[in-house]
Amino acid sequence: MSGRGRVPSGQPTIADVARHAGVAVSTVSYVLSGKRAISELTRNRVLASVRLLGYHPNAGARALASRRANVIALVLPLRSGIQVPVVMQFATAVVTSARSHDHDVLLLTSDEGPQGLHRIAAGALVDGVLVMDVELHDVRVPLLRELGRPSVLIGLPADTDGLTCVDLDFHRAGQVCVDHLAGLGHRRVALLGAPAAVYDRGTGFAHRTRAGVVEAAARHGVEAVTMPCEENAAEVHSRVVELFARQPELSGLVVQNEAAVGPVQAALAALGRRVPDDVSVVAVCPDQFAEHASPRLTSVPVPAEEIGRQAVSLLMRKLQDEPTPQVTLLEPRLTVRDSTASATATSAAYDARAAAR
Amino acid sequence: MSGRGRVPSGQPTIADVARHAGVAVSTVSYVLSGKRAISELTRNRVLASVRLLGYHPNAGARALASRRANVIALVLPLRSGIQVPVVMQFATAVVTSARSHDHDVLLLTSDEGPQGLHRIAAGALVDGVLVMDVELHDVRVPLLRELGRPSVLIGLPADTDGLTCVDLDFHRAGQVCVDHLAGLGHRRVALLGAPAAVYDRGTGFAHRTRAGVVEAAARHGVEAVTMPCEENAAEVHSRVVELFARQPELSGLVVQNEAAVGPVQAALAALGRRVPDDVSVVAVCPDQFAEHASPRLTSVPVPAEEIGRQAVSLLMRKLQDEPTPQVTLLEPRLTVRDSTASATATSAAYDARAAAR
DNA sequence: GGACGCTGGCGAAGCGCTTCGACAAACCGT
DNA sequence: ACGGTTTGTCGAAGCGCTTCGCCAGCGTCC
Repeated sequence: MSGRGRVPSGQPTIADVARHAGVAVSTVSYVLSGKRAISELTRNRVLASVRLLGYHPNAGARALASRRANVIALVLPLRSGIQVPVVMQFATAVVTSARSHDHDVLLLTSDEGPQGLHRIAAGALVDGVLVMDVELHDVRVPLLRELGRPSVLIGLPADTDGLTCVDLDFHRAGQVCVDHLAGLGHRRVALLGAPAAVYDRGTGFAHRTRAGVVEAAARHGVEAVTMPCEENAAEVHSRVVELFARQPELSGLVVQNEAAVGPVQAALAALGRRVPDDVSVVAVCPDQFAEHASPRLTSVPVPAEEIGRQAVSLLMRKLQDEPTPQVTLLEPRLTVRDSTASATATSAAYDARAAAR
Repeated sequence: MSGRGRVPSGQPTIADVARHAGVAVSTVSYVLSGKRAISELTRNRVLASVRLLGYHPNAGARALASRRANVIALVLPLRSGIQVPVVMQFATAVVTSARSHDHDVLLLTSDEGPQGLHRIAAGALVDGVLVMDVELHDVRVPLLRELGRPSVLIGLPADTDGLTCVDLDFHRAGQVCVDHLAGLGHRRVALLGAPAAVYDRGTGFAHRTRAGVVEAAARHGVEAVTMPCEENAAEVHSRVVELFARQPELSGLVVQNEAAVGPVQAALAALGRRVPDDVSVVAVCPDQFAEHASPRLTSVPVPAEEIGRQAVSLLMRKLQDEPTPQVTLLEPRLTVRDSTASATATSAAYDARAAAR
């Protein structure tokens, strides 16, 4: 009789489809995967049955048989102090483009650490791994090298050997900001950067931006001071004060800290420095922030979407054993808005007003 | 010879472990799952082999055989205009607590829509679904009801019949804010709420907070005006101006819009209204924001972590066919910081200064 | 007109795991 | 001393899918 029968799952299986269409199971499989030629006639019969029965292949079975889960892991830095909106944009872009490659996304947090990566990869839950917020000397990098699964890093570790990395070219971004300011005639500029912890942690983008700023400043013969900056209003205020104490004639400011953008504007206002009349501000931050500020900020946006897409597409390529470049750096573009102005036209504005008081 | 052999995967299988430990495959399985009694001796031998070989069960095979993927789906609202940091906190909490229940998290975006939910569920990729940012009349709700997989909603739709929902009690939160202000003697208060689009969309928390504010104000005999508010600085500023135009003696402000918190403070400062001397401000926002503002804000935090944990734990309970309450509302707690003060002590401060000018 | 190559389709062998029933062996009460 | 439990282990049957090898039927080419 029934013997040891288990309860059927309820969902139609490929066998149901095959029976309904009057073909073999393998035929259904080939219709669905397109891996062998199937006559128009048969294909249509099968597809009709699929639709009629509402068939969806069982992911586990498929993964088991094909040795591909069609899932990629996304390791997000869910620690605090991180630029949350950018991360979110990444995540969205990654999910969306993974779907367009017929893959789903498994979310991992950094704090499960290497353990998690190993578990996931060894258990064949995912075919590949996307790691965000990579540090210069990231503990996960050696692990990724010997993981036995393709991986793509978002961010640049010190040693990219044997890896695939994507990121905005933050070095160029720093340069571009200073180029813009210098082009407007500003001779004293400053970088208000990420929180000190981010530099200490050895996060690549912060260091690279700073280097770019410093280098471009030197090239233009412009004085540059750089300073880390925490993300609360009070701290931002005192940093700005400190900046002007160290460099009273400062007229160009690069801000790379989206959380600080608002407070910086408030602090400048409080100090009686008008933007862009007295000081020009360039931000490295998502466009959304730059647009919503007032005045709207000249900015170099972090193209989170595009980086996410690139990362996924590189990973897909690796999944098919195609070769990929070791490092992909996206060219930054600077969008001019209302927070930067020529220095010559207004250079003495603040001093004049100050003297008048 | 080799016949039709495929390449072995490289990873050790349960059979390798069994062989190495000198037991049957099923014994290894029972050791690992704990579903049958196994002698201390055998268990240890097996576990030793597991560690030695670095065995990790194959997720696909496990899912296929056990009909449980040990994965839950998290549907995030990755559209814009959403309170990003809160979402992120949710996600973290969900991932972390899912892991503590031995589950992983698959990330879905709302914009794949009902399609995505269906695909995931029908394909047995996930055992259950967590949906965030549920609207009052959410299109996904009917789908969830007939999905055939357990689900938990974060947020409250209009009709919760047959569902399991968790959320902060925003109605109470609104009340609590007004209670606090009224207790301090403020007689005219205002709610600066979410962007108009959020109300229009029928998002529960916005409406519920407003209702709570209005109700508590009525109870206290306090005048209340409520106003939606976009998230950019300029808009916030004009809203604040408008507020004081409509209600010149306004002395208590409830802000439910984390992105507006900073700008609100800036706007008040710009208008010469000091916090808390002239106007008390209560925010409904993550603690982190409230702490970083200056002055630090009295606030009702959205306990994203706890909601996330609760949601996961409810889902786990459903996965085991245990009954769950239809609606779980978390009690808001108000944290008093530096942005609220007694109205009586300072009520006329602003007017006095204004008159003096 | 027989050897040949294509096309389109079928059958069956797994993929690695869980779980059910069977069954020795050890333990119990009487 | 003997039936009845309990405890610990094993073997084997799938879970639903992919993929390999095979073959029937047909048109082709000397």
